[in-house]
Amino acid sequence: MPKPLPLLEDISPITCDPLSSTGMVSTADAVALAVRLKALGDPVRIQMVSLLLTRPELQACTCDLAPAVGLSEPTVSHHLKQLLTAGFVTKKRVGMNVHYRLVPEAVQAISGVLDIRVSIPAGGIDPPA
Amino acid sequence: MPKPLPLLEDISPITCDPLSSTGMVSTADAVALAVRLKALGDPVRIQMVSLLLTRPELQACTCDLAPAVGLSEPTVSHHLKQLLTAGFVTKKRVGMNVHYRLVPEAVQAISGVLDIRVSIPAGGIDPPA
DNA sequence: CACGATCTTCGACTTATGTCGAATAGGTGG
DNA sequence: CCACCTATTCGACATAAGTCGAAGATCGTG
Repeated sequence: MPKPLPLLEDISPITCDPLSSTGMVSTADAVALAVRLKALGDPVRIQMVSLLLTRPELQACTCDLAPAVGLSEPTVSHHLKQLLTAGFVTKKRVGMNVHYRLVPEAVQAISGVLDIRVSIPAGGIDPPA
Repeated sequence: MPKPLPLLEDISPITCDPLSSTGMVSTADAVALAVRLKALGDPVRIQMVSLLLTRPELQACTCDLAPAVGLSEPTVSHHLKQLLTAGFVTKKRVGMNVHYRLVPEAVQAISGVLDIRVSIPAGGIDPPA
């Protein structure tokens, strides 16, 4: 039985320490990070994030994204919801359209957590000598 | 029908440009990145990576990891294989044990790709004024 | 060689996920 | 108000994924 990943209660950019610093990560932090990584762990969603990054205002509507990724609008809406509930985009109605806007800080925060800078323990671990 | 993510043919740390630089990411790069993010998108695997980071040699065997994450050894083996096929760990037999060793460059590479530094387009996008 | 320890593979099971078409909701404009 | 456009929700479906116990593979030791 797969461990069901919970919905994030806190949608803001993740704020836990880099993986390498705190020794062992807490279970809560592991879940918080995993949920976000899983949300990004799909080619379609990566492409959507990438596309949003090309926009000057970092935003686009569903009807723009659907043809760009070659999928139906319901499917795109589904993916956008994944990104939304993981805190990577925000949504805003503008007339008939819904503008999804990237939250670059959320992506940047993931980069920060994954920015492990291995502390070479007096002798090095990389040189196997 | 879910798009089946392919097995990575190239296990080395990802080498594509940061998401923000190249305009739109290619489909191949999107897949390569998504596969790796998906491999990290599980609390158990995050904890295992975290645990490996606490080890001076960045390595541990299955029998160490299983009790640490509170799962059966087959399950831990399954997760290790996920990390292995995504290039985040290497395996090596040492007597009766199998040492899984973290590949920190692989994690660091993900951090680099996700390190988006939004180019403020002459007027700023963050201040909504 | 036979036994014990470690690890992986193999089913099996349950739940999650990606995808679509059809139906519904929300908004604009004649 | 009605037609139209956009977006989401709803079923439905096929496949992927996490978990375990049992069985098999690999190695070291007596």
